[in-house]
Amino acid sequence: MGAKEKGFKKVDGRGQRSEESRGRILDSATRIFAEKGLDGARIDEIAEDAGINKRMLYHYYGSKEDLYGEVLRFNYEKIYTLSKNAFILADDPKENVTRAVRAYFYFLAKNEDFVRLTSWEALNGGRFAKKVIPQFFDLVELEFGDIIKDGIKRNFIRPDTDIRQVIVSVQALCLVYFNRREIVQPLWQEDLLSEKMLEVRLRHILALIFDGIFSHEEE
Amino acid sequence: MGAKEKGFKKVDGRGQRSEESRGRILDSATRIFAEKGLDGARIDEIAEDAGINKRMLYHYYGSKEDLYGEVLRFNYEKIYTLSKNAFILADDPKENVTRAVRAYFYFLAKNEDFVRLTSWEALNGGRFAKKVIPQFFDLVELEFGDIIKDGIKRNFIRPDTDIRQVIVSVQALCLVYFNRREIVQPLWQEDLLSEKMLEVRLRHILALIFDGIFSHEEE
DNA sequence: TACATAAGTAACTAACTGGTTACATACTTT
DNA sequence: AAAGTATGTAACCAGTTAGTTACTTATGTA
Repeated sequence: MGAKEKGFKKVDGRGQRSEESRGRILDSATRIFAEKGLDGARIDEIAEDAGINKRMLYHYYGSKEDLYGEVLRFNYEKIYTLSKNAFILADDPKENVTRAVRAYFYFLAKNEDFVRLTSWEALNGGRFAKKVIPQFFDLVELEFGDIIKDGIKRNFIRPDTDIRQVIVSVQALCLVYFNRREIVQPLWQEDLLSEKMLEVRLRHILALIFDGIFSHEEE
Repeated sequence: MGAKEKGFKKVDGRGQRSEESRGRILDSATRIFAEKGLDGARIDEIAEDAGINKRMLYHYYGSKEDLYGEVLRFNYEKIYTLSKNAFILADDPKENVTRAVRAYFYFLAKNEDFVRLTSWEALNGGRFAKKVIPQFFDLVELEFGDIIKDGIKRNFIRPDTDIRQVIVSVQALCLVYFNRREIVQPLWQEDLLSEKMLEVRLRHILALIFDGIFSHEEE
């Protein structure tokens, strides 16, 4: 028997093509579900965009809703990875908050699909997200909460800070900038997604947060 | 020729029933479009909910999209009225900001349909809102901007404040609380819409804004 | 009463859409 | 080569949905 593995997962020509097809479907579905939502998206459009037959799409993913669920899981995994890497408890609380907010903000900036998917989900009452991704859902919030708690313990953040409110506010300040971008854009001159404007927005957010929750004793 | 007006708009039995039917359709459409979005809503469901025949719905509103447009106009008019009444330039800048933010926040709290309609619209890139309501769209923002400008003029608000950023942030801090309520709710114990929790949230928002943009000279 | 018009109903249609089936073609293993 | 399986295609189906039509019933006016 040759050097190749055999058995469960084949890595031969067919298997590769299969994996590639699954991946292409997921990419197309992410884009189209993000753009049009669960109701607005059309399976035929996703299949055509992925360059694959509808028969195969159903073969791999079962149903429209199941595919939508996979798209959610796939995209929530991204932010889960992010939070694992960027939500670190180092020594300087201000640095901790800055790093976490910056990472979250730029993640959203670079993942418009994620922003839109979560927005559709919010309007759906998180129906599908709750089913498919029970674990990722609040993990980001918990980890960020730890950063705030640590800041309080070290007397850098006001002890009366309502952590849950702060978490919602950070989410709000980051999300809405991208969420309502298309509505805000025509009223502004600059491109809201340019590096300069992104940095302006981020600094504004950080200033708002810090002067709101940080103790001013040391100033 | 009796005392009654005659001609263009009759106010007789038929006309009244007509107006009432139009109103009922608009109410039902508001509720159902808000709940399910343009794609998710069904004309048949709206007609049935309004207790009216589909034929009449098309008679009054022409098409699904036109009805959706009317729903948007109808609901944006509400917030336009609000901004006219609550965005006042009185003497105390802190009071001005507080009054405006409080009015906006409680308007959202009491008009969940409005929150959801604008959220669907944001995901649609404001396509329909732009067509139907060119005037209301940024009016609220402009009037709030004047309040901030006045505060700067009177040295209560930092002169380097980026007004547009603040407006986006205020919107964000108010909107997201309601927008993501269904996702946040299961993680919290209290009812997010209880009077107590609404007040907690509002105070948090005001604290964040003030300590972020107000000059601290006077303290 | 006769007439015009507004308000209403139910059945229908043409297009769409999620999902399926019957059938064909590769490729791997034995 | 034979057999089995993964991959692919196109036509099809049943249910849904926005929008229409032919027809009926009220109501105010002359």
